[in-house]
Amino acid sequence: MRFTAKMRPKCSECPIRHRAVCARCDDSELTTLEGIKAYRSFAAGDPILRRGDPLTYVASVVRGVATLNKTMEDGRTQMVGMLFPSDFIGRPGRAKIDFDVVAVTDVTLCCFQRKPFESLIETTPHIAQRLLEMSLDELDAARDWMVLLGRKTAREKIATFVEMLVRRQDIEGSAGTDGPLILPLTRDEIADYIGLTLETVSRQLNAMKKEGILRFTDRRRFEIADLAALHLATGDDSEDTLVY
Amino acid sequence: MRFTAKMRPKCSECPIRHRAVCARCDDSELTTLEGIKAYRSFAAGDPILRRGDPLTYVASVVRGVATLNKTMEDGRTQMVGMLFPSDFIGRPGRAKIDFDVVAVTDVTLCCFQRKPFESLIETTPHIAQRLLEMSLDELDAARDWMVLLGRKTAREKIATFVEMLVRRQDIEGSAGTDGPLILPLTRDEIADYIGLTLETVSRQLNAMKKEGILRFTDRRRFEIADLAALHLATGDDSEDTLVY
DNA sequence: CGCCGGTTTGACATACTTCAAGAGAAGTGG
DNA sequence: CCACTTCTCTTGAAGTATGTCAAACCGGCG
Repeated sequence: MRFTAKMRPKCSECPIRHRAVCARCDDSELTTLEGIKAYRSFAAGDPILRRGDPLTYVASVVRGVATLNKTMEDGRTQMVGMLFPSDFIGRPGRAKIDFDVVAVTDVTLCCFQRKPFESLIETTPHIAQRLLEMSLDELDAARDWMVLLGRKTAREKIATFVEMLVRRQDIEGSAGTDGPLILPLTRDEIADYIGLTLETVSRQLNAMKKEGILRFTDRRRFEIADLAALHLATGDDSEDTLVY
Repeated sequence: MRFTAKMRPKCSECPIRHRAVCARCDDSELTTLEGIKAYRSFAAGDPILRRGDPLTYVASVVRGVATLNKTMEDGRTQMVGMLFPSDFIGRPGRAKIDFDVVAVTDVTLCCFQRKPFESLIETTPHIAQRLLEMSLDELDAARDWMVLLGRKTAREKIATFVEMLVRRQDIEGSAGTDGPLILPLTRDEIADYIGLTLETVSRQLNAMKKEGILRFTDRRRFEIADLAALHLATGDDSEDTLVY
């Protein structure tokens, strides 16, 4: 678990300033946060937190992509979340988490010691409110994913996954807007996220390529050639995406 | 959407007093809540809230069981949650929900108008904190369910579902402790919860009956004849249940 | 150049679904 | 209280989407 020297960049210049837990904080609250925060970096593939480990800090993802993984005794694994910049890691009020957090690309975190952060929550309603809002958003996302896992076909799963990627990468601008999209996950990891095998993922991805829905420049880079067809393939209501 | 005259029983005598959103409230806060609350009853089968409806109130389940359902355009449905007494319905800060809430047994709710409740959250940290805690618990549960939906076999799904029922019904005491357990859901509804068809649910349930793990007195009432075997069939770590 | 992780592709296996028929319970109305 | 409908559940037989196993391919990197 390698990490760089602990730096404290100015919150005011932070790229996730307006979307992270601290989104609603005023200047004085930011100053308090700046006092207890520290950046940490992880290389692609590094574990960030392990299931059952004592949770000493909570954090915001500043850069990169991390995943939340649950593994059964016999090795079957299910990814239960992907974290993009501005997403929050850790659970105030509990000392352990029940899944592994892994950096799938190079990741930079903005970390807060758990204890001081917890007392901050009690005294700073702006943080508590934002955290509640973010948790409820995650809950909504988790429930959408339950529909995917329980009821969608392999093709619909892939289409939904790709559409989610587009939405999140667009918002982040994390990959240079409008350039080719990037698959941050291997076929195997995608399979673990949508409840399939890597072979089925590969076949469906190539099927969509042949149908002219996706255009790959490389095994990891691609563009959406036909956004309407992609959405149609998700099985979701046409309105669903427009709600936000 | 039928409901009885709006009564306001004393919070101090409320059966869910110590587990609901109001768990941490002091006497004066309870008094405020008593001012804006109203009981409503729903008969088994009644819709409580419909997807997309404007959300005028939020509520705690006082009695009975409700389910959260998502339905795709072609009719496939996935249940994304079961609500037992003390569970919370509705989302402060947003006017709509993205699923249907249905009473599967007779249900009594303790309702609060959304607007006054939202301002209460801002002024009453005890409520905001408890709500955050409950949301995070739900998120944990949703993630566990994602493992079930994405990676477990039909048999493991059934076993996990039954074990969950036991745990929740035990805690509630909602069905007279130690009496026979009750399936609040039809085979069809169970299927929608665990991502199977009703036929597969029926077959697996009868298989467990033949193996002597479950003992049915009736199609809806049963006892756990072999708790260890049940847990073994869930596919979960042996420690998992003891963590709480 | 040759290994090596990730990926593709094919052939085959199977858990679960689908379709279909019938059996119990549980209401409902005469 | 007894037909009659209706709903839920059970059980069987057949079909299929996806998993499993295995081999070959490809692009990067030492």
